[in-house]
Amino acid sequence: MNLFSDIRELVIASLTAMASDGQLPAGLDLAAVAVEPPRDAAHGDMATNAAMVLAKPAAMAPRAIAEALAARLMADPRIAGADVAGPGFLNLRLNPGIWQGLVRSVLVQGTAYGRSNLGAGLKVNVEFVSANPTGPMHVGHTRGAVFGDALARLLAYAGWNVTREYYINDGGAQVDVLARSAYERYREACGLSPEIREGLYPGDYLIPVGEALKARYGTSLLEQPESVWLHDVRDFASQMMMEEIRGDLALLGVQMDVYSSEKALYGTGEIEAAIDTLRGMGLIYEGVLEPPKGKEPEDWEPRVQTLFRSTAHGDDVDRPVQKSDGSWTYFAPDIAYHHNKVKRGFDALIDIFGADHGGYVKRMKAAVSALSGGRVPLDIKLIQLVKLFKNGEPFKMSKRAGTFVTLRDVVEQAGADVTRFVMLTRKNDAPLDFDFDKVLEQSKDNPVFYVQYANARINSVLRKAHDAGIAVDDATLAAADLSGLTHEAELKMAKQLAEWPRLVEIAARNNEPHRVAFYLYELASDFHGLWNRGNDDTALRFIQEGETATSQAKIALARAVSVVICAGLGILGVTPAEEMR
RNA sequence: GGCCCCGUAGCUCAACGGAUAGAGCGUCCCCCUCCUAAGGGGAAGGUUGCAGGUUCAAGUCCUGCCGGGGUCGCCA
Repeated sequence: MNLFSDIRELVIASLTAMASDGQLPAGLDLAAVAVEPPRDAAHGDMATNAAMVLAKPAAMAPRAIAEALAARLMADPRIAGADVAGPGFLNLRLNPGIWQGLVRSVLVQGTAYGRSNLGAGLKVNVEFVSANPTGPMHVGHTRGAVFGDALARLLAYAGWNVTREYYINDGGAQVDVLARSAYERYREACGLSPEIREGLYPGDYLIPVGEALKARYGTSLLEQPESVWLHDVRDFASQMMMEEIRGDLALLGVQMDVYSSEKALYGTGEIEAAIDTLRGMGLIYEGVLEPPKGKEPEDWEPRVQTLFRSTAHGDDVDRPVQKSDGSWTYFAPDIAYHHNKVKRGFDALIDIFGADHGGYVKRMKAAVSALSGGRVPLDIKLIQLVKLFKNGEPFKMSKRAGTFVTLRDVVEQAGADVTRFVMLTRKNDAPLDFDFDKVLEQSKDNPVFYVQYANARINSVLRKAHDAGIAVDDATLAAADLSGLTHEAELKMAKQLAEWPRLVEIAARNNEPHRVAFYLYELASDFHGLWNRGNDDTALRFIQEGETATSQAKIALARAVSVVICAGLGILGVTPAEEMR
């Protein structure tokens, strides 16, 4: 149930009727007609821009359209008022019974209230995290993981068929470095002193890998040349790192549906096939790239490389897929990987990258555009940096990794729920400050607490009512007589609930889960306001002594707020708090 | 130099192309014999970096500047 789309349908139907009655020209495009909440509640409950949008194509005065439309709309029992205002807005007031019905509807549908069919069951692939299997996840990965998971939940809620996917970058030189680093830890486990040379990974997290290698191979790898052990140690270590990463993700409550391996693409012909497909389109050629303008590297030498004509699909320069020695660049297997996703039948692809991969966006979009014939859209969300603070001071220490703060450090200190919520209180492309003290603070400048507190208060009311002998189960509340919910403050609360389904669609359309977090903050704010009005005006308290039916109506409203908070927190992957003590 | 992101109140940030640009913090005033005051109400605070353009309507879209960050062929 989405009141805004219901009323928009009514507006569209009325406009269509006006066209067939000759009040409007036939064949007008109504796509731009919107029904939205007005900025100022004094204007009414909803506003439509229909008259302004149609004035020019209809060659009519906006007021004339608006007035005729108003007359039509007034015939509908849901509409209590329709006034032309401003430059041609039509402000609508709805029958109060609508809001009471909305509260009932929330209770009947539970957290499914707000679900949408916007996605129409289309298959979307959300690729996120995709951290190299060379160590534990750090803070930057954490934000990407939370964002990707929340986006996946949001899209599922809005009607998409979602696959969460992790692309394991285990095909490049970095896993060889991992193997060499692990080998030194293996030597250490064998009683020798490790040589952590420049360029190797120094973190303590490889010590258990070295020990595991010793348990598996004994001392048989000692004194062997790298060519003998590299392959096995690489596989062994990267598998252990992936186990570690899966564990880290589990700490956050993130579950992937599919893990795809870069390495597995090699030797299968998939990379060659993807490049050949592009070649067949005339998009692969041998050429020499221009040096970057204005900042030519010292050692720049023109060299012939195999290039992808990404400029044919919106990129600024063509991009190499092969190094001069003939081996693939990172881009080549990534093309094959995205080709694979297209071939698996996804209707849309979403990649979540770190902001340092911004330069990679256009070429990846170009590749997908070419390989899918423009059929499959690829949206790439760049996740900006997280700056850590403690007591307002920058915070950099890590217990385990030495050089970076791990996901585990963050979750152990802040908890998964707080970490997730806070990471979603900024747009993905804005930097985020994460202060370990602030996020655990119990006050209203901490949005996590503020939202949880609202829900805890509602649960407190439910407990008290139950203790007072008032039935407050959802079925009873949904069947209660809600006609007493007429106070302006109560209706305002209900109106905020009405925006939830609309908010879900906006957030899903833009791939912006942070909107859910902001909405929940506003919803909580309205609830705290209503709660406090009960301090001054006892008629606004949820529990009315000795008046079971009245209490149930008011508690139904509170419970509906809780339902929507739970639905929203569910999208963020945060557990609702029953109480705050 | 090219490309990408950002620029909104003193600070941190919102705003699906819609009306008088909103919150929190900080400052000032006020509200607990009463469901959790861990909260709420009010005041003050703005030329949305600058200049053009498109539009009935621009913080939002386009162009050009300014400032900050990122990135730019054998790293992934």
